[in-house]
Amino acid sequence: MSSPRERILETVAHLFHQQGYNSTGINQVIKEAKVAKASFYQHFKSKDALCIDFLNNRHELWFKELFKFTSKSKNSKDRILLAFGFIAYMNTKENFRGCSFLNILSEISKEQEGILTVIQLHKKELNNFFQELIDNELLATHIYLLFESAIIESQLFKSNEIVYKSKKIIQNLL
Amino acid sequence: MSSPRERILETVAHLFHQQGYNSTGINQVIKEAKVAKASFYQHFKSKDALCIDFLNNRHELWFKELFKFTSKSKNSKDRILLAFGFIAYMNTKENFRGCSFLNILSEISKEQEGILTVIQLHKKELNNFFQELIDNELLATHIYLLFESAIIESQLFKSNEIVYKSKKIIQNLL
DNA sequence: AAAATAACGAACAGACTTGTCTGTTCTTTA
DNA sequence: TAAAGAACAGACAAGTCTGTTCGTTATTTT
Repeated sequence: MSSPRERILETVAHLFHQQGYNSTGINQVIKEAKVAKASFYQHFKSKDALCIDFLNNRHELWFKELFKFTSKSKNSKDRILLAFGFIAYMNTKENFRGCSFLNILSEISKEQEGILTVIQLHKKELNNFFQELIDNELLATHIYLLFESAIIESQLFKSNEIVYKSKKIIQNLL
Repeated sequence: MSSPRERILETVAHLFHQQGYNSTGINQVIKEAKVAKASFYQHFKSKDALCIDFLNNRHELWFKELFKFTSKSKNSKDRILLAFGFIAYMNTKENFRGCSFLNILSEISKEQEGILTVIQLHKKELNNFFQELIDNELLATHIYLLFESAIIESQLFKSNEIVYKSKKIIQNLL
């Protein structure tokens, strides 16, 4: 079996995303991860510290999957459209829970600066992803913004319909 | 002085938006509203019921302000651009806390269906706002999506920069 | 003015929160 | 084989949460 630290991170990968950050207590985490509380606090100095590790983890995994998903084509335009297919894929895979980063953004206060920074970094890199595919700063940002709203609107209406509509919009744009 | 019910709704109008729903406790609400807890539960059967009343309240107020803000012009294109100016105006007025509806969407669970319904209604009406300004279903949805992401991205980066960028994007679109 | 209603403060219930601490058991390294 | 390190279970602290129930005081309405 994996180490306590790994078990905790695997557990919160699921719980934080599905239930939200504030709605997931430490007690539930350690129970499902089968880790003693003392062990938990040996590996993470606080719940917020765990949150940062969780987000960094998800950041890497998410982009790895995005790259895998979009490299089915070599064409830039198709890669962009595949990125939107990735949203639909993740939505059905993860029950339309949307973006962990944006969800946690809604939950944190001004004091939780460390968490905010990780979220900003993630989204900057996502913007960068589109900038590297499109040789037009404003158009790339445009696509990025549509990408963001496609995630949120499908979370709101628990349907991939708006994702396909976004794809259509972008096909007309490119 | 206003009635307990009004005082509670005025208080949460501020607290729910600034601190978030789950981070705002009933005790803080009744303390700041100067209302006894027993009185609170005479007017609202639960915190979730209060949340629904809060959202309905905000929905009306928000649209009233949006209409006021956008009716400075009679021209449809200018009204759309003014709507984006409204985002910037609200951001500075409300400390870049974003959209209460989307923030609460991130906080609720599957069981809180009543709340979800109010959020969906609000966004459907926002989409409708653009549909009535633009005689092109897909383009109106396009603008709506950019509107949504403009709110979120400015909340994320605590800046109106992206709002102005969105305005520029839309000027090219219309 | 009397009766009914509404709001008050405050205590209480019971479950939850994060984080600390104690002491035991297991596993690895020397 | 002995010692060190890691993980264990679980109690505890101090505070939070939502919601209920007191008995008392104001404010209406009849």
